[in-house]
Amino acid sequence: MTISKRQLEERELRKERILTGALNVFKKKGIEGATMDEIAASSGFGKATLYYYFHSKEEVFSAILVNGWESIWMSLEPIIASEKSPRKTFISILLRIAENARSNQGLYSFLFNVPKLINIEEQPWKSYQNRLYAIIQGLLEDGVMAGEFPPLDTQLLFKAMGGLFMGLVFMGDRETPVSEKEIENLLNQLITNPTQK
Amino acid sequence: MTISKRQLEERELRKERILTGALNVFKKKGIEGATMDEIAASSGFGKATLYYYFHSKEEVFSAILVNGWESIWMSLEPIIASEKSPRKTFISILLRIAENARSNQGLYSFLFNVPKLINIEEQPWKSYQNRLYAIIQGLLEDGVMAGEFPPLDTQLLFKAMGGLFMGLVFMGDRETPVSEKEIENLLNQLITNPTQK
DNA sequence: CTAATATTCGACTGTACAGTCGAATATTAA
DNA sequence: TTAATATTCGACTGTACAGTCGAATATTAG
Repeated sequence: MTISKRQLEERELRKERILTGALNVFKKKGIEGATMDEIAASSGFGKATLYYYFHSKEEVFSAILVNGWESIWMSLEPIIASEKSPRKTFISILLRIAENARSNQGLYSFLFNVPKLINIEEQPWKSYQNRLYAIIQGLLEDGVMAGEFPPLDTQLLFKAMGGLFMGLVFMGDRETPVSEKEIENLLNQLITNPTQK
Repeated sequence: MTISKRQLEERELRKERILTGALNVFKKKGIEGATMDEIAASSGFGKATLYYYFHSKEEVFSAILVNGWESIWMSLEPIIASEKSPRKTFISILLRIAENARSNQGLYSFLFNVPKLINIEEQPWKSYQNRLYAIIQGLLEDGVMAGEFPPLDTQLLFKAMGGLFMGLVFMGDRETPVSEKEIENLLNQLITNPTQK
């Protein structure tokens, strides 16, 4: 009378189904505009069933983010582990995120834009985000020290690069997404390597 | 029995009062989180009075944006009119916006972040925004042509600069706002003038 | 003063929506 | 098979909130 492995897996699958439906509704209506009834319809379950799998709308929402950040993290880990120069690692990270973002537009713009919309403290996904930001900050610091980036305040550089990247990847028309090649060019043009001058 | 000038002015003042109150609530609670009851309380009127001056919450909201964009526009017009080089004009515009933003944090982050939160077509303030964006885009084009900016796709450059700027001015802790000096430095470092090389 | 008009308001109404309930069905273990 | 457990659901409940109503008060013009 224990729960079989298959049962657990199917449960996870159903959860995924709900999350996918939810993400679609969030994309279309925004977070506040999305209703549990719609999410239910969009994922093919009755509303009460959603509450069988998740305690609240908040939890659905949070699960999307945790999943998303976990997957970002997994895709970045090898890049971070490979001990290249700060500059190369930095650019690789941005490119990888951009690549992910392009193949999964909805999820990624959700992941990166949500912090502005929500401000409930201590979300579990926050720690992933912080870890990523800390690493990037660290790369910038090391890079400036090694003379691979222009000698600027890294806090500033971080904000600037963060904004720039968001702008490139998430701003404007979805029809003409920015290619990795373009991002790479731009970064190399803008963040000129001082030692190469 | 006509409406006296003073009466009209006082009406405007009361509208301002309401708008200020509303902005404070929006800042604290976000747009969706703000209620008309709170806005009423925060501006010192009864709720029904708000509806004497504005038709809907939407209209209050919209009035803030129109006011805001009008004031941005007025502060930028002289800069645009003074026929300096594209590069100088571009940087002056950014600096002016940053300056405004710092002296009126709440309003400006509202102005620039709202487009992400709302998507009702044909808002009157949209035309201001578009005009500004068109001008910046034009400056970038002229600047690239004149060799004052690195030779990059201006669409890209626009997105990148837009994002970068947003990042600098609006991201992160409010305690340590970025100074104009810093922004200027950064822009000059990053968007290296090719002809100066 | 009086009457017209402008302003103010709290109480009320209607609606949208998160979350619950209790019952129905499906699945599993014995 | 039976009984326990897992899953599903639409109808219902409670609440929060935008917007309205009608009456009260204040201001102005004559």
